[in-house]
Amino acid sequence: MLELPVLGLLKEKSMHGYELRKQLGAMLGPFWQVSWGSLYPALRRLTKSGAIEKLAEPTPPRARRTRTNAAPPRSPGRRKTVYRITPEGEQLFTSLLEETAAAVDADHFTLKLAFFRYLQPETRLALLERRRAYLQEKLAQFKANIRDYRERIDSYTLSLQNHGMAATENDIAWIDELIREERSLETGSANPSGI
Amino acid sequence: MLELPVLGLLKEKSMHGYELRKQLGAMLGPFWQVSWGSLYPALRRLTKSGAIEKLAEPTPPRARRTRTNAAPPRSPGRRKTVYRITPEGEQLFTSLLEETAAAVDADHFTLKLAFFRYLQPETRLALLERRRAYLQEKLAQFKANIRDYRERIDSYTLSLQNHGMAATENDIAWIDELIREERSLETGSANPSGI
DNA sequence: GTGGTGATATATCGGTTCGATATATCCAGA
DNA sequence: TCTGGATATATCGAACCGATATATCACCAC
Repeated sequence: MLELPVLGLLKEKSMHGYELRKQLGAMLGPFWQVSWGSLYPALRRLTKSGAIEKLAEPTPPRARRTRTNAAPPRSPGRRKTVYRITPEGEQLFTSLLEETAAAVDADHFTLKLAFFRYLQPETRLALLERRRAYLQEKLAQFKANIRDYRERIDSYTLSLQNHGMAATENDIAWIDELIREERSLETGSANPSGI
Repeated sequence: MLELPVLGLLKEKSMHGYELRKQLGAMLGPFWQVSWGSLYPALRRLTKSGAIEKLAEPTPPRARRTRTNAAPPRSPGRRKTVYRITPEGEQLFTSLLEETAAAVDADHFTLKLAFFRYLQPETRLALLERRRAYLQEKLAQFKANIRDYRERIDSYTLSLQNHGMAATENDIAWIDELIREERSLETGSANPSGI
């Protein structure tokens, strides 16, 4: 899942893993910190698929190899491995970002929103509408759920459900705001003064 | 992580996995559906540790075993395996529920809240306060984050951060409400008319 | 300089979880 | 009777998390 944001960050500037993690943390907020166990495998996958490539890393100080022994298994330690996005990676980034099909849950939507500036306004609107429909669906499920179980659940669980509903309504209101801004941008530039 | 809610549900009524999943879904809301790949391993773990036990299941219609071949590897299919909580399980449930130490993130807190009725009022308050402090901390991180990165991030990412902050503030307000209700219950019963 | 401390940086491990899929049974109704 | 859909258990591979190991560097005290 980190494929998209990693490509998006490397698009702007080549970086090594550690910095990538810091930037991701800053982008996604304090609730969503990326773990090493997800970041480094993601970098491996992207490297293997050719979407990113390692830049020349400063040769490790020790362990210069002789002619007999092959390259030793890389040990950890502080040596920067800077990654750069490739043209294939740029293409992958775009296709990942543009697919309106899947990726409608909070995490995927958040990741896409962080790179909305790379999208056409109409694609942005399509993604926002899709997200809105998804949230509305969840809202209906909340209501059905509460309706069906109201008598059987205790007050704490009920409060949980109501808070979940309220939070979802807030999310929808936020999406609506984004949609409104998007539309005003659209008509404001492409079709000024509404004629 | 499913240990707590599984025990909590089985405490009320013995059930098989499928029904357990339905009940969990109803309890936790439409955003949090439990996957088979997490539920069945959790049931295995709990069974192995002695916290729950399988009740006599109706013998599978086919495949009655002869004296020579051992029990065949259980194949899937529709046969109910009803689980019942054991005294050890009851104890585990209580200790999992009462530990105020870890489990301060949204998921763990949610799971505990769903079984708050089994806790003493003062333990409930302690958990609520802890959750509140955690959210407040996150809020501070949001602010620091925005302060440090405001110039470098685009408007979509900024909106994301602001929405995250607002949502966190809403969560805090909700917790405050729960705390208020808890206190009023406390003083209302244990110390009536505030003397 | 030399030693210690904390931030930087990469890497891996075991356990857990997810998503999809396979298998099998029951039941309602065409 | 046949068939589709709900019920029910189970497993697989990939991905992910949290913790930990390893190593280097910058800095400051002494």
